[in-house]
Amino acid sequence: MEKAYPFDKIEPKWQKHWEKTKLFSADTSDHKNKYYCLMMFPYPSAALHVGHGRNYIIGDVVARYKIMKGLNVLTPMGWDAFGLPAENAAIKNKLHPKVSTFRNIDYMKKQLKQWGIGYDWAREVNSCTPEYYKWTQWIFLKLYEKGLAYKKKAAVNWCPSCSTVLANEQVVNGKCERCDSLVTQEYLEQWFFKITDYAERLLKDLDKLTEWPKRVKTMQKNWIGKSYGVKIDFPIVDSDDKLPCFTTRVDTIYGATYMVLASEHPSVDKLIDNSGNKSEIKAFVQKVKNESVLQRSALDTEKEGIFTGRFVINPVNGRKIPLWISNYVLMEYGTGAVMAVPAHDQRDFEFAKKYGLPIEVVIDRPGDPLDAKTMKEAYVEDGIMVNSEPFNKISNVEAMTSIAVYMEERGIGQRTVNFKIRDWLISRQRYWGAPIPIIYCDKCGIQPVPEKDLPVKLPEKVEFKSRGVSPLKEVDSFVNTKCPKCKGKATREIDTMDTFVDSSWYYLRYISPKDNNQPFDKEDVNRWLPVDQYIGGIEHAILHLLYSRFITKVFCDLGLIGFDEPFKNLFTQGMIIKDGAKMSKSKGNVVSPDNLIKEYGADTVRLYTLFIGPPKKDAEWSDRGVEGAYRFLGRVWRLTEKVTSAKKIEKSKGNADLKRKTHQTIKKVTEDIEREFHFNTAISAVMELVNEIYSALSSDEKIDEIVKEAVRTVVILLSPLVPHISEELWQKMGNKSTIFKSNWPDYDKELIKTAKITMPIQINGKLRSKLEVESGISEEVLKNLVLSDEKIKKWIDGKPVKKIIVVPNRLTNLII
RNA sequence: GCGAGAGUGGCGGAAUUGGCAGACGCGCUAGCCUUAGGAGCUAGUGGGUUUAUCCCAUGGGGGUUCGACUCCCCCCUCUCGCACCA
Repeated sequence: MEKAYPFDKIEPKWQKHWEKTKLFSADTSDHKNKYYCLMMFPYPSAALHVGHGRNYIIGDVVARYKIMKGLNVLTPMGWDAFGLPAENAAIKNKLHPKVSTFRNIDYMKKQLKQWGIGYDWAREVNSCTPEYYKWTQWIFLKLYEKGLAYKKKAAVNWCPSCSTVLANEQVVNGKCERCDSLVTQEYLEQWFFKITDYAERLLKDLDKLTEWPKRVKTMQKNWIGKSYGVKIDFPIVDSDDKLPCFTTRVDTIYGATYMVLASEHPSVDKLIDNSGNKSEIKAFVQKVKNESVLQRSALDTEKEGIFTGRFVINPVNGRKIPLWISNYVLMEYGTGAVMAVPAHDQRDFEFAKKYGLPIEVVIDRPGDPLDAKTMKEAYVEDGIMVNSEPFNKISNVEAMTSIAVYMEERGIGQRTVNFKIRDWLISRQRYWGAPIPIIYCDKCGIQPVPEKDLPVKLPEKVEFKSRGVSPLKEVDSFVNTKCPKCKGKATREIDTMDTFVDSSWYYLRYISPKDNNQPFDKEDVNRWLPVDQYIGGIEHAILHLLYSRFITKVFCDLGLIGFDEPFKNLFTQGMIIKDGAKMSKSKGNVVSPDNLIKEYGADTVRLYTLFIGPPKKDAEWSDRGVEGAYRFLGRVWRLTEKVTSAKKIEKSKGNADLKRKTHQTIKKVTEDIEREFHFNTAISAVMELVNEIYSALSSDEKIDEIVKEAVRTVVILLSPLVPHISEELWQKMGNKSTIFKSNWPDYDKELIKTAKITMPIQINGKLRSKLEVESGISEEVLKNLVLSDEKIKKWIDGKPVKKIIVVPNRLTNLII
């Protein structure tokens, strides 16, 4: 196919030019007009596909646009290079993760450059290098010093046949993805970061994030899950002990007909000690424990339970209620014990129905009383208190406070706040991660690695097997060390850190990526952060963004930085869908940019990616659509050639409409970019302008100066989106320096106004006529005009006009 | 199951604050040009019919309003996240 324009020549040329002239190099010591544009750094999987590309293209457009606006832009890139896939590949292909990771990085870097995405590569960071993970380990030590890193037992997915720990992803339908055996739970001592200490602040400070998408904030809020409720102590029958439980619905307490414990509840063993069917209960508890971590937290599994033989006393009415154990109560939330109110909680209702437990209504539906015998589902709405003496006949909302106060007065309950968020488990029984800098000494106990001994280097000679707790366990030279305190024999922690730890602080490292004495330069970081624009996928709405916020707050408290929120503006782009599914290698529906770039050029791929739809929404990729983008760039190329090769530029002879359109387009494109990056509509506006320029071209060799100006505007407006062709055309138009150092154009407010507008006239909300009227016409004049319009007269047909609604410069509606 | 989103022509999408539904592009149709082509240019293109500023139409059903793709309620379908994929 013949090329519409020589993209294969111009694209490498300009990419080299930008690199040579250091267009994207920021001087972080100069923070005047600073703009920190950050894209989520990728995991180096095999290669980038066009779905990944969307993220980086959007970021590149923003960076270029801001450069043109005269800002001092910092736009760095790096690699989130530790992680499971590389280790899996090592087991399968006997290829060291370091080798495959670096090979992938090389390839992806080449792809990014081919896409024409500009970065300050001098600041590149890579989380799997000792120069980087030294500081990840340093962060662990800081949190440990502060008491924010601690150890406790926690469940992992365990494959009994491989004797190995599995990630949730490796568990398929409760079975090991490798050997298909049933996955169980195993309890291991693991490291946690105490994010719960920051729950309140992480929640409250969401209000500060005014430039974050609401949906991300809502998701984080729900994840943190603050709830107000009452902690109630239920005395155990035939015992001096009490079972504390937490409820957000204390108004329903009179309807508690049984109580349920999580199977891992610490009191279970003691409670069932004298029980007649002790072995049966134990078997049940074991069965629940054996379900994988995944199954347990996915609550769509069938609710199951067993009676313990014990009873507790409902402290408000002294009623004796049975105590059950079930898989639907989680130890992690609240106290691991719930008072069950089947009439007013759907899960309790289903459980009660299944095991024949009593259902008692204590909140009645106003106007349509409930009957426990015939209820089909729990009544969870508000209503009037019944069967709850002395709180009957008041609203349940009111009762919530009254009952809580009543219980506090009698010392049987206490109002408390509860959070759903759990501490961050950072231990991974893996090789390809940053080693946790901890040493165990028989004499001195847990000892942090002294700062001067960092980094704790990951040994390179390791055997990768699908069996075993962790590959590091078998590397004697790694495991055996000296206690930093007593210098005696000691062993190293063999767990590595969750990769989310690596990615929770990388945006700070970009500021001083080569510094060997500190993780970052405090002064420069305080000048350059918070990040002005963070761009990434919606799939990171909760975990990565929450962890980064947490680490930032910890650093702020430690006095390491002077701000407590890392990202000022957040933009989450939608996914690229192909054949109805998210583009991914495993689904086999990836579209590689490499061939497309070869065939159409990077600018076409960029333009199509931006044109496909509003970037915050998911979009369906179509190979056909790429051709449309290519065709358009060809049109722009030929148009510019026509103008630059014109024999004569002449004074305008009445192209006022084109001039207005040009300025309207500047306004539209600028506003669309500023308004949540609506590049798709910005592009269509430029397309409209190009169409109008074509219509305005005269057939002779002369070019109107307004046409010339319009073409120049087209090239500038397109430049952040399709930088290579724009630079080339800009040069052809006689400009000496880069288009990105020219100013983004302004529009003339007076010029964009139109003298006449077409006013739609409706009758009873239906379009019946249109009138050409002066812009800013008075209502009186307009009404007269409307009423004397022939078509309108016909529709009114003598009927009385009840009302005329005039929306100035928009429309007129007659009610008859 | 819980939490968060989305649903508009044959397709991707537009409608920014409740005010002309379908901009722009793809595809399709017809024509022009031609060195006969996967190029370029021009025009048309939601559906219906009684072909006229007519009727219907934004997942389905109801509601609010002079007016609803937009706001409210119910339902359906799809997508994402759910703490060890990153």
